[in-house]
Amino acid sequence: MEKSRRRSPLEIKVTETHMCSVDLRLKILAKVPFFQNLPAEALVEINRLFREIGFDSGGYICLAGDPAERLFVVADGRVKLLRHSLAGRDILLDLLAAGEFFGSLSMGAQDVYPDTAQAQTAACILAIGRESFQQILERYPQVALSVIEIMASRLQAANERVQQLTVMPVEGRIASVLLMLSRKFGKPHTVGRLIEVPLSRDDLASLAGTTGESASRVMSQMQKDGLIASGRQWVAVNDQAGLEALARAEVP
Amino acid sequence: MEKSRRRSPLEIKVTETHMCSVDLRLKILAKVPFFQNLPAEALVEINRLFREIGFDSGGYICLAGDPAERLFVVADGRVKLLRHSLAGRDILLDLLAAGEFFGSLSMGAQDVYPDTAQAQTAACILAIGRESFQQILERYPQVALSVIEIMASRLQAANERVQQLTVMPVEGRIASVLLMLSRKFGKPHTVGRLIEVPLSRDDLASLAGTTGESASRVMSQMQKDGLIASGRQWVAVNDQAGLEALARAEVP
DNA sequence: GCAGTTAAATGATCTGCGTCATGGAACGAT
DNA sequence: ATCGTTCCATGACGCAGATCATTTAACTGC
Repeated sequence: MEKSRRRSPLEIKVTETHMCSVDLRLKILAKVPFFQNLPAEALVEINRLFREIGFDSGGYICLAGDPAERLFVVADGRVKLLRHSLAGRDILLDLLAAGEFFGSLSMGAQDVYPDTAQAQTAACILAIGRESFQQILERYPQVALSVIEIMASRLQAANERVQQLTVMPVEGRIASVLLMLSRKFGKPHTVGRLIEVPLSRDDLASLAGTTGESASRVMSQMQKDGLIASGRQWVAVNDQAGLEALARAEVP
Repeated sequence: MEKSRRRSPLEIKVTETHMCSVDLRLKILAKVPFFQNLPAEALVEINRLFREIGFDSGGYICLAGDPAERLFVVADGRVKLLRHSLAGRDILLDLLAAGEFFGSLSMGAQDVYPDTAQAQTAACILAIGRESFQQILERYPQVALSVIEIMASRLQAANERVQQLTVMPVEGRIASVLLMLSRKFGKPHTVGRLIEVPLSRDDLASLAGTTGESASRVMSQMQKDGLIASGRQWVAVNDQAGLEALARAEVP
């Protein structure tokens, strides 16, 4: 067994008031799943409808409960989607990478954002007005079909999580969360498959529906068993099959 | 305090091999949220694409894991959307009323149904092929917009549930479930606002992410406090404000 | 470098609720 | 009615994991 805590292998960009270059925007938009099959000139036009906003790490992009008038696309950085509870205990719903969207999809004019979005790293966000996006949906039906597809897979993921919270013990849920993060944010690295998002034990706990202490205990054990490597604000997966075995275990 | 158990005020239709009349189908389709704003002749045409299937109570409409080739609309009856776990422990994701849809929305040809659908009462179901539905979406963009809207609200509901499972105690979760059911299936009745679905304690427990025994205990207490009335396979809400107070309580 | 701050590990304790077990009440069928 | 089945209520018990508290390690800014 090796030393448990070490220096972070995560390289965090410190770009202040993070902005992406004008031509980068087109490249980003072209990579957004639901704009993928559009002709180039449509993209150029759509690009004009987006406004670009930079956020420092920790900055709030939108707040749950605020009137929902825009839809956002992550151009660069990581965005945390979360929900506040009355007792101040926040729960993390999702982590978004470049190309993913959030914010207002519904056309009801009186709607509010259901969740808060917070920049987890410095981030560049593209924003579009609710009605502009609706025009795009009407003009390009294939975009609407893609959006439906994405919503369906998000709904499925949410239901999966409901199931996990109901039938799996903490260890299994943490394992599932780590596997999901590894799939989405993992990059090969000397320490293992490094999850390229700075995440505290509390963040992971919130994703798994438990407490920071429990997450810490479980992850210490995983580290001892050689399943993962981790330190302050970083995790890497070393034994995917091992984690999958834990993620399959149920409570009874 | 009154006697705790009584005869069921629920009237359950016993229509065998439940089918809905041909002209009823049009009325049903017109009430489906995403077909609501379509011209009459479009509805007639769409109606032709649907096939009608009757199910006895308890019958399986589709099974999680089967190749997903159709989309279903509930014409009459109640449908239970659920997920099996490896250990045999099922969890209830949703209860659907007439006008709601389920099944395959995604266009990927190789997809499978993510959840099982089971008739909770005798039910009449309208089914349409995956590709036929996609043609409708392409032909009538407004339908696609409605579908997006519905998916967004379902996703929000699922996220709400994740939050509840994380921060609320059993009592609060049962209260939330009862309120939700009362909103969706409640009808005024002498015993209170009666939830017009036959639901066992285990069903309610599964919706709240707990066990039948815990649900039973909590509901006994609620009954003593005059919040609800209930018996074998039925519940009625008597004090909505009281339940809402419980649904607001958190664990810390 | 050093001091101050924040995150992580880990131990000690306490409790909500899951599990197992039993008796009784409601319903369906004959 | 009566019987058998299913559903519900309720008690007893134990444990996973939340909570509280303390120490140690990693990062930040000066």
